[in-house]
Amino acid sequence: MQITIDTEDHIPLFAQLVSQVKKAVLDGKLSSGDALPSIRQLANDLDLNNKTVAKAYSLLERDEVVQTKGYRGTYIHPEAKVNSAIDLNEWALAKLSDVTRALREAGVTDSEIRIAFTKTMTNHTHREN
Amino acid sequence: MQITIDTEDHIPLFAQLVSQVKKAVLDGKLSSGDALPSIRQLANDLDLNNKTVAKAYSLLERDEVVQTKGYRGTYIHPEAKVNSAIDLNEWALAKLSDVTRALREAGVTDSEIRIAFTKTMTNHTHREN
DNA sequence: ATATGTACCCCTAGATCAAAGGGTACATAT
DNA sequence: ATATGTACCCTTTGATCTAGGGGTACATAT
Repeated sequence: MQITIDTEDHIPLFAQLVSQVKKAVLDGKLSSGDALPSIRQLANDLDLNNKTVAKAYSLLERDEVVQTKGYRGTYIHPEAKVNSAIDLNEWALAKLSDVTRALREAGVTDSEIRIAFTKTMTNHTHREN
Repeated sequence: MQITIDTEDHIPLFAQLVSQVKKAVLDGKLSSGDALPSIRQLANDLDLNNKTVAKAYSLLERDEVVQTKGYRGTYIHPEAKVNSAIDLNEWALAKLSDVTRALREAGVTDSEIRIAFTKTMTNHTHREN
C-alpha cells in the first residue's frame, strides 16, 4: 500500500496516518487479514518517530480497523470496512455540541462551561493518552 | 451587610463575592429590595478592581439574585431567596460529566474529548464573557 | 540475537484560557 | 457636575493542553 505524509500540512501526522489507512480500507486497497508494516518499520520509511506511528496504530485498533497480534505484527481487522466508515470523533462532537448548546441557552457563560468541563476532565480519575 | 474577601484564598475574588451575597440572602441578611453598594463603591471598600466587582454583579444578575436598575443602582431581586439556592454551575458540571462519561465508555480518548469540546466552543459563534 | 507491540520516563514548542487589573468612554438621570 | 451600570480597548500571570520527539525497558516468540 501507499502512504504519503505531508509534514507541512496543518493536520497532525498521526491523524494523517489514521485517515489514510481507513481510506485504503474503504477503497479496497487493504482488506481483512492484510499485514501492516511494523511500527518501527513504518516510522523509518516515513521518517517519523516511533511514537507517532504507535499512536496512529493504537487509535486504529480502538476503532477496530486494525488488529494487533503482539509480536506477530498488526493486521487489518475482519470488520475493518464497516468500522472505517464510523467516525467516533464526529459522534463525540455531536454529543458535546448538544450539551453546550443546552447550557448556553440556560444562560451559562462560555467561560463557566469551560471551567466545568475541565473540572470533569481532571476529577474523573484520568488515565488514557 | 458584611463582606470579607480573602486575597490569599485560591477561590477567585469575583466568586467569593458572588457566594457571599447569595449566602447573605439565604441567611436573611439581605432581602428583596435591599440596595447593594454601587460597583465603584464596593470596589473601593474592598480594595478590588471595578471590573472584578462588576463581574460578580453581572453573574448575580444572571442568576436573578440581584436586579440592576441602571443609574439607580443594584437591588436584591424579588425571587432572590429561591434563586440563591440554585447553582447553575453545578448543573452544568453534572451535564458535562454525563456526556464525558458516556464518551469515555465508548472508547473516546480524553484527548479527543478535549479536542471535540474546544471545537464546539470555537465554532458555535461565540460572544459572552 | 532479533523483532513485535507496549509502557513508562522526560522534554520542547505552540496555543489557549482564566483571573485580575488598567484605562477610557457612554447614556441615563439626579 | 456627579453617580449609575455598562461596554469596549489592552496587559500580565500562571496554568494546561496538543503534537511531536527522545530514550529506555519489558515480555513474547521466532
